[in-house]
Amino acid sequence: MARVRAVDRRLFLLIEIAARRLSREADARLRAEANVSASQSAVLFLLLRRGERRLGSIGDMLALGAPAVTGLINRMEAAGLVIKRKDSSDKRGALVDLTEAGRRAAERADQVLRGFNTELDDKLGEHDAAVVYDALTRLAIDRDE
Amino acid sequence: MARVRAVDRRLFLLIEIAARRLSREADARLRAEANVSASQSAVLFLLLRRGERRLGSIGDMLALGAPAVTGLINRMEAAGLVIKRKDSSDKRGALVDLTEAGRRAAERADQVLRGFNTELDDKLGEHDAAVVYDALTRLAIDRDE
DNA sequence: GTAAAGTCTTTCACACCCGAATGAATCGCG
DNA sequence: CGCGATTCATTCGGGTGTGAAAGACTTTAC
Repeated sequence: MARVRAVDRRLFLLIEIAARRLSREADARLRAEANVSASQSAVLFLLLRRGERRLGSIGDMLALGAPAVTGLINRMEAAGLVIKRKDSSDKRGALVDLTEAGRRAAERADQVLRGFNTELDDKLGEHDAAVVYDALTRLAIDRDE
Repeated sequence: MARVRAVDRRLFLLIEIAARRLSREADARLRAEANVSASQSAVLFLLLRRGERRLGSIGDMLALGAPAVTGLINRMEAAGLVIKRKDSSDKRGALVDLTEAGRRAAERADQVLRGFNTELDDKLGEHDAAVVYDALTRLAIDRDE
């Protein structure tokens, strides 16, 4: 059912395929056990650890464009996970923070993803997991930071 | 503008972010220089190297669900890149093959992605690139193959 | 002080992906 | 042979992403 090598030896295409498979699996678990999507969980973790933030800041950290963040946050607000309020010091912007329900969902999602990532680490082994983590970080970082 | 480490040390989230950044860059180059999307180019390469295939086979190789393949192929057919014909030996299925325009687009896209992947390999170094390639292959392969 | 430039978010139109349900054709077992 | 299970593709509804353009606000520069 899965022949990854079949396509091509090109790293970029492989990353796409791997990301798609992992996302599908993670998303299914997160929806079943924490009632949130994979994209939503990334936002929840960010807010849980760093506190309320502007929409643009969320986009920077997750590598999402502004329209993607707007939509994602709107759906999360409708689901009661976050609240959005005007930034009184800069009326262009809006600040997003967790609701109490959002905090609980973040903690459930954290359990789920912690388990999932442990499985991935086990599958790769300590050395490879470290190399992959470091390599993807280098690839993901903007050249002009 | 890019703080990858900021989010979390979880491998899954990092792969998502890296894939998003790389996709955006690759897609922009492919659209500019070969007039195809990144998703379309994956199909073009597959057909170029392996010849005509069923829709389901394309989905298996690229880790796409059936509805995704239907939509992708329909858009590619409308763009004149592929043709779809009924499989005479099994009338449930359809076979997809490149048109002449599709073959030319595949070759242009190959040039673009070859350059892009070379950049990625250079950024990672030979050893890390090999480890990442192998590790992602293991992650992407189904457990029950 | 005000005009121009820049920043932040939203809206728009669209590509792309999913799970679930559906329809069509084939397979396989009795 | 025949009918139930399976397989292949599509449709449906909806989440998630993009670039381009617009609107609101702030900053900068004169």
